Amino acid sequence: MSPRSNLTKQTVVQAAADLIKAEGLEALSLGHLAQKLGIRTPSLYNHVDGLPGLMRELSILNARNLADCISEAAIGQSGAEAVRRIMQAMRVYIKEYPGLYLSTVRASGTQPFVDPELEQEEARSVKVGMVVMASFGLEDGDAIHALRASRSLVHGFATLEVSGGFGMPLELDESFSRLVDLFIAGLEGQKLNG
Amino acid sequence: MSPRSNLTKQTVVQAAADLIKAEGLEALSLGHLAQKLGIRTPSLYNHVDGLPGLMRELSILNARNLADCISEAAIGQSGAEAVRRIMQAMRVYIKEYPGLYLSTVRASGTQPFVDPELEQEEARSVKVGMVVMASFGLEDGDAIHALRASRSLVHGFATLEVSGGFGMPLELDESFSRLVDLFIAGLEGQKLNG
DNA sequence: TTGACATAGCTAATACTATTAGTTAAAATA
DNA sequence: TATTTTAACTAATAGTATTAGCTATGTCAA
Repeated sequence: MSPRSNLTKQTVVQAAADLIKAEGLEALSLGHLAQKLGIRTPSLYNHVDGLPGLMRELSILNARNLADCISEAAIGQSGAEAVRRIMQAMRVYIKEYPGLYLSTVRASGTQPFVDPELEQEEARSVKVGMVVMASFGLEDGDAIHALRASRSLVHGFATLEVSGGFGMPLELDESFSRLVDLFIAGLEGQKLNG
Repeated sequence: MSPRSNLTKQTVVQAAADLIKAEGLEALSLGHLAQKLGIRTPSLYNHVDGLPGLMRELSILNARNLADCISEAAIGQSGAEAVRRIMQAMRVYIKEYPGLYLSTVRASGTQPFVDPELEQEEARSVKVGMVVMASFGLEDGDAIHALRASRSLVHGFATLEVSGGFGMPLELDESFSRLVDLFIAGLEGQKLNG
């Protein structure tokens, strides 16, 4: 299908993700990436649509990995324990791939356009979340609000954590654990009220 | 004190913040900033220490503005109402200055160094937070964990909000309001248990 | 008032970005 | 075997940040 090529879009995007993981988001440039792949910079344009296209692909990769991570954490779990495991899994994921995860935050703010492929991967996570909320006794609007809350909570804690936002890194596990427990207790209360 | 100069470090940094607010974080470059100030690019180096230095100053400005914002919101308030007002004020601030606020997230992750001036401004916010938590009946460790939780919560929700992280922008005020209420209810419960 | 000094802003130059245009050669296919 | 496709290339351009060194102006002391 292609002359002289072991390279595919996936290879290139994964190499970019590896570069970010190894050397940080700041170290990502087309020149650096091309060097890692053993080709010249302009050749990258045969696989991705420039730097914006690469960032877009990275967002999709991140969303897919995150969805996989969430799905796996939810296997065989329901209710409070499912919520607990998913939130912990998300935090671990963000701490393991901080550059890749953070690259998606500013990117989406820039583009007002909706990427169908990105949306599809994100929908996978939402679907799992909605099922878990249902197992918790929450439906429709209540479930959506609860899902947004849980996402805000993990996203906020983990991004502050990896960007050094908390002054001292003391007892961060305890802080997170309390936060999750507080959230779950809140959901329990909501269930009783409904 | 200085020849031919109306410009000071504060002027330059504020101009950068204005530029970010008007045209977005991506539009910030030394060339663009110099143009806005009516000088040539290299002249900026007389006021800030290159782009990294400018970003550092922006972080400090953001921390100061945020601390002012939080302090003002807390005036004459205590307990649950203080928490509610501060969290709302933080969300409003982040939505009003998303570029400036987000610029500080990735920056701090890059630098493992602690900036004393930045730390001082952040300490102002923490101090207000600790006083509020005390008025809530929380001290020491409990207060710190609660403070981290509230910060994660607002930071997470607001950054997802401004970067388009929530699929549809429907009923975001309701989502936030529920989240804050859930958090406050959790604190109340903690108070009863202690 | 005058001279020395300090320095904000300047020009020039360099290295590193991303990106486009056009060429070449290798693989796939007819 | 001839044709087509296309990945990777070279060359060139525009936009980054940054440094070195110069100039002219304001400040301050004699």
